[in-house]
Amino acid sequence: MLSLTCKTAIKAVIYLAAKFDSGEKAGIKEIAEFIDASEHTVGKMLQSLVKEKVINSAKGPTGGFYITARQKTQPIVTIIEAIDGKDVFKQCGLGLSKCASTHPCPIHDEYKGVRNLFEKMCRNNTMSDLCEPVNNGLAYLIG
Amino acid sequence: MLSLTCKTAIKAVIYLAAKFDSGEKAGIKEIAEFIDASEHTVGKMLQSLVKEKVINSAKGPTGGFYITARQKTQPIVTIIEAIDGKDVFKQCGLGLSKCASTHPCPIHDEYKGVRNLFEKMCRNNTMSDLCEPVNNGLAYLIG
DNA sequence: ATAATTAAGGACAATAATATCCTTTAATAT
DNA sequence: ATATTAAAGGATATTATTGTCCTTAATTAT
Repeated sequence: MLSLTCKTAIKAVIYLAAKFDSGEKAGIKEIAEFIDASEHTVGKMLQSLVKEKVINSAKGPTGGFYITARQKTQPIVTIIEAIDGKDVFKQCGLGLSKCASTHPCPIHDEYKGVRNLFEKMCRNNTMSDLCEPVNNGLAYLIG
Repeated sequence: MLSLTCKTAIKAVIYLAAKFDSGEKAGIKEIAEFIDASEHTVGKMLQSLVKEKVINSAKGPTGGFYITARQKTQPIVTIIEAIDGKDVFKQCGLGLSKCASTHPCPIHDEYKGVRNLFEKMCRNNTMSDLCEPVNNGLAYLIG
C-alpha cells in the first residue's frame, strides 16, 4: 500500500514529534540512527517533507529538522500524500485504471471497504497520537 | 499490497473460471488479450500458477490452460499465496520486521484490522464467486 | 514417424524504486 | 568578515521488479 520511503517518512516524523517537547531540532544523522535507516535516504525524504511543509528545517549550526505544535496535530495522511501522492486511497485492487462503481472490477466494493478503513486510520491518527506510545515505551520504531 | 503480477494472476484465473463452463482450454495469447496484459508476462505467471497447482495446463495442439471444478471453488487467497507468498497478510504497516503485539509499531493494532479485513475478503471470495459478475456483465477485468 | 502446436523454462533487457555521493547554499558563531 | 556547520539539491549507482525473447520439451493430428 505504502512505499518504503513513505513508511520511513512516517517513522521520521513520529521521531520529530517526540523530540518536539524538548524544543530541540534533530539532524539527519540523529534521525536516521533512531529509525534505523540510511542517512542519505532519510536526508532526501526529509527534503521532500520540508518542501511540502509537513515539517520544517533550518540550515547552519544549531540547524536541523523540527515540527511545530500545529504540524504535530496533523493526521499522518499528510505525510502519505506528500510522499506517495494523493491517489493512494483511490487505486483499484486489481490495478484497473478506470475502476469505478459504474465500471467496477470484481472486487471493487469489498476492496473499497479495505482501502477506506486504511484511509480512515490515516486521517484519524495525528502525528502526536502516534508519538505518544513511542514516548511511553509502548510502541517502537525499530525492530 | 499486491504485486502487479499478482493482480494479473487474479484476472487471468477469473478468466479461466469463466471459460470453465464451456470446457475449453485457453491459450496464453487468448488470456493475455482478454485481460489486456503482455503475452510474455502472462505466460510466465501462468507457469507459476501451474507449478503451485492453482490451475492446470496441457501441452501440444488442443492444449492450453484450464481450471477444474474443484479448483474453481478455491478462494483467491490461493492465487495470492502462490504468486506473492504467504507473508502478504503478516507484514507490518511501517515495515518493521519484528512487529508484533509484544513489540508493536505505533499503528500495529489498527493496521492489523485493515490487513485482516483484506485477508478475510481474499479467503471468502472464491474464483467462481468473482467470475460470476464478469460473466453477467456486472464487473470488468479491463479498463 | 513426422509436422505442427502449445506450454516450460532459462537467459536477458528495460524500467522503476531505492540508495549513495558530491557540490552548493544558507545560517550561525567566532 | 571568515570559518564552520547543516540542509538543499542535482547527478549517479544499485537493486528489485517487470517485461521480453528464444530454445526446449511434450502432446496431438496426420
